[in-house]
Amino acid sequence: MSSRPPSPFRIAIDLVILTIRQDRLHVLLIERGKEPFEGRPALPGGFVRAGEDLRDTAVRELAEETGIDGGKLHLEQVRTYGHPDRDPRGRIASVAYLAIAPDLPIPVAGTDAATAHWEPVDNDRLGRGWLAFDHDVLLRDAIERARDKLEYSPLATAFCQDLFTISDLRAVYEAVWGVRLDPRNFHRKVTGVKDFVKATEERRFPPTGRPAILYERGTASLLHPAMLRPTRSHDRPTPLN
Amino acid sequence: MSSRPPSPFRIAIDLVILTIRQDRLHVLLIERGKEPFEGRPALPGGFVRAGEDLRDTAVRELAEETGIDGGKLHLEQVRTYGHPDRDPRGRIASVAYLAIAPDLPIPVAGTDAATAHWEPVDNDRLGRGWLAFDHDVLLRDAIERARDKLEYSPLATAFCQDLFTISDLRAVYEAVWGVRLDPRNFHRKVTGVKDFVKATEERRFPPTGRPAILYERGTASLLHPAMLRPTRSHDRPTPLN
DNA sequence: GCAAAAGTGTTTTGCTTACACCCATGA
DNA sequence: TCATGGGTGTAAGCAAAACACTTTTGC
Repeated sequence: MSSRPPSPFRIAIDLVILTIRQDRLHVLLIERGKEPFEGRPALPGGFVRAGEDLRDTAVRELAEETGIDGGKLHLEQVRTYGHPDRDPRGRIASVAYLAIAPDLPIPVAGTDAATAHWEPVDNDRLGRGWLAFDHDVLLRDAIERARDKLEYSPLATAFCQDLFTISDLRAVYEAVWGVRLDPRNFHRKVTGVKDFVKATEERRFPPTGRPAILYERGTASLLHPAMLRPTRSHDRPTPLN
Repeated sequence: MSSRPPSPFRIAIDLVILTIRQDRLHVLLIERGKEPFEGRPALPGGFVRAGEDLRDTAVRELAEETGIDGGKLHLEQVRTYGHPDRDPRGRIASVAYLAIAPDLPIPVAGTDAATAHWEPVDNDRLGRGWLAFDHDVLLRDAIERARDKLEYSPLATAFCQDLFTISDLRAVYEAVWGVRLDPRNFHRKVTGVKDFVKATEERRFPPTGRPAILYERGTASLLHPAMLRPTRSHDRPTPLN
């Protein structure tokens, strides 16, 4: 029946590693050291090897690029990009993975990653030939996934240290959504979601002001009720900046 | 730097084609005609050819298996499955696509598809070695995607003919979510969502009872407000049957 | 008129927003 | 005491759930 033969592929895993630094969303980029797109910023990634599961490749690349133990942080597949012309080196499909990291004192020094660095996500630059290959699209899709998941999953805590304040968590939502949220309503909302966060005995003392209770991650995998975004569409949320 | 070579792959597109028949969710399955898994039910699919985009493969397979013009119906990528042992024939990654079709008078006769048939989705059989390869997992993930998207997108209208009643639409939600919904609240909810459906001058006359207004698809790509599922988790929605 | 499906009105309840207000600390 | 960030109380608005009720057809 099927007349023409299957195309042989190589499969790359590309990583969208996000974190929050100075209250802004950042992505880990590398500068490409060789053609194609030499000198251009790109997402870190690499090819799937024989016998290796896709996720294992993602974990390995994460370790190579950032020194992070990928087993410990949030890592999820986003989608696959397979346009025949997307890579001039040949037929290469890329599976994008989204990784979320707290603002670690990262030894951003790996084997391949002499040039790895955190770059603030600039919504304007995004999507107009900023990154190599089709990585603009990969980045946009991954960020959109993160934005959605903040609503109904405890993903936001993956951006935080093991102990965090409600304000820390609010900074995550504000940075990823790019909106400003009412601290008082946010506080009550978060603490009202079943098993989202769990209070500890610890406190954090700000330079000035009342000390904040430190929380740890709760056991919920879905949030009830959800942390809905300030009305998407026709009502425009307060822009940040 | 990178020591070991990339693994060579073939990439298959597998289709989860869903429709509603007699108020139940059905999926299009084929019976495998050769090893591996000969005689077992499986999702229709095929390999990506040289120069072919992933989506183009999906559209081509859709036409071959069902005779449907894939350009016209809802088609979206779900995710990619690439475990090294998932296919005994070698290193094959599979990209799953979700297709939604109205209950067409389908000439389910294609080249490869002598054995294609609609099968009701049985939540119990799902996930316990029902389908060939890892297709149980593909099917489960695709259905979960469809369930989610009913909430915030007009996906449900893709299950309907060009003209449909609010009851038709409700039957879609009930079949996909597996719950029973209050017809009166559902009616007001749907007609209250901006640009979800648009009333026409047409009417449909049931065997008995008041005639129903026929609607067509609206222009909305996101629903405001969303059609939220009867409280997920701790509160259990009324099961169907 | 009766049965059956379509569609409307009304009440209660619960989440969200807006914002006034209190709390705990450093300087 | 003041400034500052943390946290609570409260009332208005909106949407959902429950359900009584009206409308429009075939027989």
